[in-house]
Amino acid sequence: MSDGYHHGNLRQALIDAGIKIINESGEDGLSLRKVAAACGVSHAAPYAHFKDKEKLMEAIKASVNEQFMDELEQAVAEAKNAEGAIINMGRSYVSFFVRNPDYFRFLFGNQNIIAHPRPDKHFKEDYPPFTLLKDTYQKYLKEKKIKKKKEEQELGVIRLWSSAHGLAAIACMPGVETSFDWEEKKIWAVLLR
Amino acid sequence: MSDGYHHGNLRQALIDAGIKIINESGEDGLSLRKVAAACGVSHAAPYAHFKDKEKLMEAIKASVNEQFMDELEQAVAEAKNAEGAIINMGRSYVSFFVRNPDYFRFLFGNQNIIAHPRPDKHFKEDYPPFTLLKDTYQKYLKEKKIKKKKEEQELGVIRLWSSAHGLAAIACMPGVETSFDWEEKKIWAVLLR
DNA sequence: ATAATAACTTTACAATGTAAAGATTGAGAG
DNA sequence: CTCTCAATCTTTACATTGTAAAGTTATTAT
Repeated sequence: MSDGYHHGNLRQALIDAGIKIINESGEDGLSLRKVAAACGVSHAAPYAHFKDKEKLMEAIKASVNEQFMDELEQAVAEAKNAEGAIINMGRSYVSFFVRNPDYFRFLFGNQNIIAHPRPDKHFKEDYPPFTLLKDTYQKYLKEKKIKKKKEEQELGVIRLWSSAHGLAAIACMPGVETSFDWEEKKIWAVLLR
Repeated sequence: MSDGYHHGNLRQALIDAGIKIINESGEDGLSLRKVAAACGVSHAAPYAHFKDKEKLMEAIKASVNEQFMDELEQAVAEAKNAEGAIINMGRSYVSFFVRNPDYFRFLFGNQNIIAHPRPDKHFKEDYPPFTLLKDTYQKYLKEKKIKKKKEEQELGVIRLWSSAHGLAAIACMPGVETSFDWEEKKIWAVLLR
């Protein structure tokens, strides 16, 4: 199975090895050849499964994004109501990347800012975590019986999202230390009006 | 002067060439050798001025950061009062990176998230744009005669900053299109309570 | 069983960062 | 003015990387 010419499931093994390398030495430590070596195959073997390095990266990013999405969904599930869900999401957003700062740089760092390629689609329609926030926000508005124009709603979601994203970006910068707790509930509550 | 062995001012020429390349083909198109070639010198010449590629990158980032800081300062200068200054800063923050999306990825993309190395210092004390916002926010509080505890003040600044940063991050993602105007005044006004 | 195809290896090459050693120039000391 | 020297730049060399091409092996279909 895993000896000789046919690896068994090289595709997944490459993705897993890639994630491991990123955890250990960041995206810089990740090369096609190292990933291949970590799987015990020759440096050209990945080309049977991925067109080029970029495609492998995308697969790895998709995998990390799934893990990210899982945590957000859990954060929503653990909340009693929609308001709590939003606050939990924000805290999870920051927490996830504070725990895995390399992931933040990997997902949002370079050219392929979002893992899933969607050059011709709207960001807001296509990125699952954003959709989750959008839906949760709608529930929150209904829950609190708040009426908003469509534009105002969109603005509200973007404000929440960008705050979470911006906080995460700052919180997982190397060398950042503040007396402030990035998961503090207050910071999220304010954003809900 | 610029012919033969002594270039004249290679150090600055390398930085300028680096910025130009980033504008044309992003950070990926930037290699030490290309920068050197653009200056008409051999590929090893930069090592007389920069210890390694990373040091050159830092110099380029510092230069871009100065340009960024200039725009922010101008935004503040053009405002009538502190409240307007904060809103102008936010709009400028997003606007600058929407106009130069490659700069965003370059400055905040990879490992050296902030150009100036400051591994052992607090982010909030060290990054000039942040300091500018902090000071302007203090003026705003005085202007409006709002009393806040130290912690609350810090929270307010971080909220403003992370919103601007997060909005910029989203706005300059490739493929992002929303009906929303990223510089809309409303989005900033809300963050001021 | 044989042919076709997918998965992998080997070999090769161009681009890159960097080290080491040599060449050239300008500036200051005598 | 000449000599020396240090700064600047070139040349050469090498390891790492992404990728292409051709060959090898194992699986699958007929």
